[in-house]
Formats: sequence, structure tokens, C-alpha cells
Amino acid sequence: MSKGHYYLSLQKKMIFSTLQHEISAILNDLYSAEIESNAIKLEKTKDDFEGDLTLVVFPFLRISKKKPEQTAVEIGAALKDRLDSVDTYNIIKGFLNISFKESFWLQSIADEKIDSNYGYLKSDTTEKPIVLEYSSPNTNKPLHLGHVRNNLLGLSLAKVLDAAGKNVKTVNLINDRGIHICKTMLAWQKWGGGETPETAGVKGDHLIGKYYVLFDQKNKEEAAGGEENDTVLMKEAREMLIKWEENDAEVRALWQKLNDWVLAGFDDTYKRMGVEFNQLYFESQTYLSGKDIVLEGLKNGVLVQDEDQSIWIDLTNEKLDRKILLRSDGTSVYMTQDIGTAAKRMQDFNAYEMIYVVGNEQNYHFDVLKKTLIKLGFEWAENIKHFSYGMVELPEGKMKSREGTVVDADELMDEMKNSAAAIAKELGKADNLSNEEADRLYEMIGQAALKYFILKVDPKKNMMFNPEESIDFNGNTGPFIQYTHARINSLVQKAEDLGITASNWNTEIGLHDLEKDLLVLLLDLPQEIQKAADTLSPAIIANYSYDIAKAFNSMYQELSIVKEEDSAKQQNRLMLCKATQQTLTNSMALLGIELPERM
RNA sequence: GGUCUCGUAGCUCAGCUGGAUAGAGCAGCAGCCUUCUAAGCUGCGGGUCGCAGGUUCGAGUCCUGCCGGGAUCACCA
Repeated sequence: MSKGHYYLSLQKKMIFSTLQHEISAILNDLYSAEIESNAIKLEKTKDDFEGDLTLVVFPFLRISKKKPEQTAVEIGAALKDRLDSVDTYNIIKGFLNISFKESFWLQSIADEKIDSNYGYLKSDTTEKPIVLEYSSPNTNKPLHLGHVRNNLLGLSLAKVLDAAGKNVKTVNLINDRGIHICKTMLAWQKWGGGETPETAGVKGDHLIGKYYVLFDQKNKEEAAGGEENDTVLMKEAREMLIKWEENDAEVRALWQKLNDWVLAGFDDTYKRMGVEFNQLYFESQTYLSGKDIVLEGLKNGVLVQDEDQSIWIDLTNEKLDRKILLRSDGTSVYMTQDIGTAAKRMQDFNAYEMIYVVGNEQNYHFDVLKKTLIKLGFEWAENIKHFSYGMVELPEGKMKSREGTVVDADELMDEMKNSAAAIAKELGKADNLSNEEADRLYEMIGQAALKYFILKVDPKKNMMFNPEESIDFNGNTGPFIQYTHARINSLVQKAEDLGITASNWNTEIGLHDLEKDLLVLLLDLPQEIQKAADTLSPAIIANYSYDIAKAFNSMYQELSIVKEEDSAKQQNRLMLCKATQQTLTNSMALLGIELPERM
């Protein structure tokens, strides 16, 4: 299913399928062998060799019964004979490198409409949606670097899937209840002195985070090295939780007030990152769900009950373990809740597929969840996908809230912005900008730096976040791509000022190698989006964008537009610049990154 | 201990699902701004792809074993 041709854009598809078809016919002609045309593999020719596409002939030696070189010569000659678009070919060992005519490439890009929709498929909203859950924070502390990776991945995945023509719905399940909230409530009540985000002058989530830490400190003091669960404070917190569950008016009011502060704080952070959801779920409303399903499963004999009345699923035959679903006292656990919310969400959206963006430390949990749901008879659970991403590590090791090594999301974004401002001032980039324009620009650059730094890494892998490297805006970074865009913008502007305009490609003239490299790359956007959607990897888009920026800058360095004397060439070059600008805009938008006109 | 996962240049990462001489960025060194933005471009140095076997025309990529790092295996969430 994931054959090479599967990912291709219309243009590339035509090139590939035509070639495959012709090669298949040639093999039949020359060696009377029947080979399915889509079984013929073509790949991009490596940079070190001349050519556009390469056919590896080794697999055909069995049917040609000839040496690799000779087989390649025969196929190459026949191909040139049959296809007008083929310019030349060369053979190195068993590799047949095929070059197309420049006019063919120019015609290919002329046939693509490179506008703000280039590369994007229209989403079919009548299709059953893919429901994408991400973020899913606890309301007892502000968002940190780990959440940032989650949020950025979720944000980008939603855009990538949408661009690939999927109907995507995003949801956020907010963990707003439980013992951790009661701890902060208690701490605020005891030592807060009525402090609010307004009086304290801090965001609500940060204020609450302070009390969560304070509770921990006070509790440690009380325990004095002993059992931290046996303190009076912990007892009070547990009592508060019980009151909460009993709907005690006073406790509920306090809980509501503090949660609202936190959620308002999250909203600011989300807005700044560009994170949005189609629907929010709150655990305070869903935490009881799942129980009915479990009891039903027990009745059906899918689940087992121990002597102490606790209910379990036995997955030892699935290479997993036994897992508890209802405690002996009849209360539910995390898994129970997840079973319930999955079923609810399935109903709410009539989902085709449900994707959970959750860190890889929960691989086992989702394995169990999925298999349990399937055993319980929910066929749709086959379409549950745990998008498991790696942890973010710091140079000094893992983030530990107790050791104060947690990187706060808001502070991080501020630092990125400040770095952008400092560098811009040093380089004199902002001299002609108003204060507001400059401020917007620094924010845009800071965001790009952070987002790109995190999204360019394969999501499955653990990644290292080095603060010093993250504020380096040279090389393979978001600001580098933004800079490329700003350069093009300025260039196009300049050309227009000089009366140089272009709205069509001249397909019958020559192309410089540097122009052709860029042009061919631009034609890849649709297939890169498909690939990113299929593999759920924004990193593919990031690396592709970088390749474009690099190819452009190389060309920019060598070839001038305003000085070009051949006006047909000049127009093509201008067209190429505009196409590059648009392609970069479209690809970076999938990462939630905006590109400035100037910088 | 069981299961999963990762190991590519000094550092951070790519490597198109098995193809050619393994590539970028950062860091280091050397060049390029009176000419479209030098947050740029060009070049140099830097590798036993953790180790050992296997599969085949061909392995960084697939299989097995070992070494090393990480995660997970709660009547926590």
C-alpha cells in the first residue's frame, strides 16, 4: 500500500505512472516478461549523479539475462524513443538515470496552480471525522515544555491531516478534578489570604501552580521525613475530595473559582501558540463514565471478578497483564474513565478514527485500553490510535518539578521573543519598523523558532531541548525560513518597482541547474503533505521546508533577477520566486508558523 | 526480571520504508557584502551507522543474539 507512487501529486503521479507504464511495456517487448507497471520502482536521482529519476535495473536481470549495464542501455534507449519528455539518460553500474527536458519541468509547474491552496486537498466534511485529542492538561499547574511538544504536535497534526483532505475534529480533555486539585484548594484556603490573579498580578495558572508547590512543601515539613501520605494535610485534602464528590456547595464553589483562573491562564497560552479545539471535555463531567460498560462486560463474561469484588480484565493471552477496572469498593480507576470517554466520544462524533496525542510513557496504558475495548465488543476500537511521542529532555537530564528544572511554557515563549528582539536590534533589522510592528515581528520570530525547533524532530523519538541552541536563529531553524521568505518578498517588491512583472511561465527556454533544483522541489509539496499525514509526522514538512529555503538561497546567491537581461528568463525567475514564497507559506502554515514580509 | 523503544560526525538531528561514494545544521578553519536583506552563500576538516552473526545481486534500513540508554509493568492519574 505504501508504494512510492502512492504519495505523489498529480504532476508527479503522471510522470511516474507514465514511466512505469512505458517501462513495463518495454520489458514486455524486449524480454517478453509481464511485470505489473506499479511494481516498477523509481526513485529520485541522487545529487551526485546526473538525472532526475532513477530506475534500478538489478531486479530485471533475471528476465533480461544480460549484464546490468546492457539491460539499462536497452531500457534507456527504448524509453527515450517512446517518450518525448525524456531528454537524456546515463548509466552507472545497474542504475539508469533518466533526465527530462527542461520544457517538461516548466510545463509541469505551469500546470500546477501555485496559490494559497497549493498542496492542500479540500476536506470532505461529510466523511466521518478523525477525532484528535491533544493537550489534556491538569488544572493544578501551568503548562511546561512537555506540554509544549504535545500542543505543537497536536496543532500541526490537525493542520496536516486537514490539508491531506481529512475531516478533523480536535478535542481537549481537561483533568480538572481529583486529589491534586484539592491540594491546591486547601493550600490557597489556608495560606492564600484571598489572593487572586488580579491582586497578585500573575496568570491564574501560575498562581495556582504556586499553591500546589506550597502544599507539597508544607506537607513535607509536616511529614518530616516520615510517610507523606499520613499527614493531617493529606487527610484534609482527601476529605475535601470526598466533599467535592458529594457536591458540597462550598467546596464546589471554591473549586470552580480556582479552576476558572487556571483555565483562563491556559487560554492565554493556547492563543499565543495558536492552539484551538473544536470541543472541550472536562473530567469533572466524565469521571464517572465507564462504570456501566464495565458492569455490562462482567455480565457478559468478558471480565472477571475477584473474591474481594474488584473487577478485572485478563489480557495475559494478548501478551499483556491483568488490569483492574473497578476497585473492590466499586470506585473506578483511570482506565475505567478512559473506556467511558472513548465510547462517549465515539457517539458524539460518529468518529471514523480517534487519535490520542499522549507521551510514550503511556504506551502500555493505551495498549490495554484498546485491547480491552475490543474485548468488550467495540469494533470501532480497532480505529483507536495512540500517537505516542517521545519525551523532551534537558541537558541536565529529565525535568523534575521538585528540583525546579521545569521549563515553563509562558516563560519559554517570552525568552524566545526576547532573543528575537535582541538579535534583530543587533543586526539593525528593525530600524524602520514602528514599535507595534517590531513587537509583532519578534513574537512571530520567537514562535517560529520554538515551533520549528520542536517539530523538526521525528515525534516518535525522545528529543533534547538545549536552551542555548534553541535561540540560535541560524541554519536549520524557523527564523532561517522566515528570513528566506522576507528576502523573496523584498525581491519581488523590488522587481515590481522596476516594472518587472510576470504571470506566466515561459516553457520553451532554458533553466539554470539551481533554478531546476528548486523548481522540482516545489512540485513535491502535495506528496510531502500526504506522507506527513500517513506517517503522522510534521517533521517531514519541517525538513521539506528547510530544503526549499536552502535551494532558494543558493539560487538567490548566484542569479539575479533585476540584472537578468533575457526577459523571458527574468520572468521565469520571478515566477519561481513567487512560487517559492507561496510554497513556503503553505508548508510552514502546517506547522503553525507564520512568515513575515520583512525581517 | 517481563514487555516496548532508542543507539548515525565533538553536539543536535535527516536518511524518501532494501539501492550508488551515509547527509544537513551547530561548533572549528578559510573565503564572499559600493550590485535584488550577510538571520545569507561557497569551500575544508570531521564516520568501524553500538557490537557480532544472518537473510541477498545489494543492509544505516529487515531477522537473531549481545552491550548501553530510556519508558513501562499500581485497587496513581
